[in-house]
Amino acid sequence: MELEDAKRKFIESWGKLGSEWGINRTMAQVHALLLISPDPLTTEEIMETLSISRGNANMTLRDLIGWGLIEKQHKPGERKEYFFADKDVWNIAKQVAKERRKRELEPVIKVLDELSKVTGDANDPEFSTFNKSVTDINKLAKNVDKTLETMLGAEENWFWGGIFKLFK
Amino acid sequence: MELEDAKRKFIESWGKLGSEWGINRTMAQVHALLLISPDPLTTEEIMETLSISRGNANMTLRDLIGWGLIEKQHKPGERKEYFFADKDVWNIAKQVAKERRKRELEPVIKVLDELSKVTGDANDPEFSTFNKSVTDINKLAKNVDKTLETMLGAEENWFWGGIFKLFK
DNA sequence: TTAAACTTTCAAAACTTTTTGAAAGTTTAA
DNA sequence: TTAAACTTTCAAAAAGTTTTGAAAGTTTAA
Repeated sequence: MELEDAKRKFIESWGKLGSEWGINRTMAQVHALLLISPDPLTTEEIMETLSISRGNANMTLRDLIGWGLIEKQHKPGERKEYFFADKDVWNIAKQVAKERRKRELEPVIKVLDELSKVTGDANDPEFSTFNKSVTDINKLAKNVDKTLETMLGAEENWFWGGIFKLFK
Repeated sequence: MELEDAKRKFIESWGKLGSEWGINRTMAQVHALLLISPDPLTTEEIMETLSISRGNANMTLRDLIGWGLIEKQHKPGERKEYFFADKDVWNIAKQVAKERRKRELEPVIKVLDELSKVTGDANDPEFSTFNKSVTDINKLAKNVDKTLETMLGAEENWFWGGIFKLFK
């Protein structure tokens, strides 16, 4: 396969994966493009390469900055803004996990805590089934939360190294 | 909060979480409803409770069965089909992880393997940046895959217990 | 068989999300 | 100041996804 085809395929696949994970396609594609660019790119170049509008490019770049996945760069003597992606895969994974934890897991735990407090007659199957499911899910969510916290705080090498071999 | 309100809130929150994670809202809501129902429900009851159409209920129930999250049950002497959800939170998590691994991770690894094979001039920054990102992501994806495989094959209690305390 | 009871399908409609692009806003250099 | 170079906004349009509901299909009991 030619390099140019391979790049196109990478951008396309990354976009598809993104949309399956609740990240919009364009955002994932712009990220992919910057990941494989040796040099920072301008809005203009991104619009051109991916055939997207100025408005879309601008919004997407802002979102990616919000996710902590890309940064702006200024070249001395130039007015234009350049964008580049952090290329460290471990940082990317950490950043995404951190954001999703904050945006999705935390609000869910808040609701579950509230629902866990609902009281009722332990002999009423309606209540006891509800209560068991809610408290179980709450425990799971909190366990996931703690686990993420630990992993995010830990240093990189445990992941690439063999920690997971421990429970083979 | 009243039990009935709490149930409604649970269904609504579960639906919202689902849609953030690429699972459609109705599917997550039907699942939530069955999770907190002490007894199996008919299509009719589900349609009624969630105010959804017959077609929608039918498709959604089929999808949930495909995900391995609910099952059909037949009551002796009755024509109707009843549906119930596995209430074991660990099973649910395992099932979802297993399906997403199959549906999303595996195809991505396939593409990455293909893209890793692309050859080029190591002195060309275009090539070497592409190659580094692709091979790094491929390594990450494979590491996640292996980790999931291990976790899915392992027994439940390591999760609730303290395995993760190991790398605090 | 038949017909009642139930389930499935699918094209069209409703809804949601994303994208566009022109206009407004901002910054900079002279 | 001014105007050129650039960025941001946002309402409307397009694209994508989900839902509806009526019609077709299936199963069962008699």
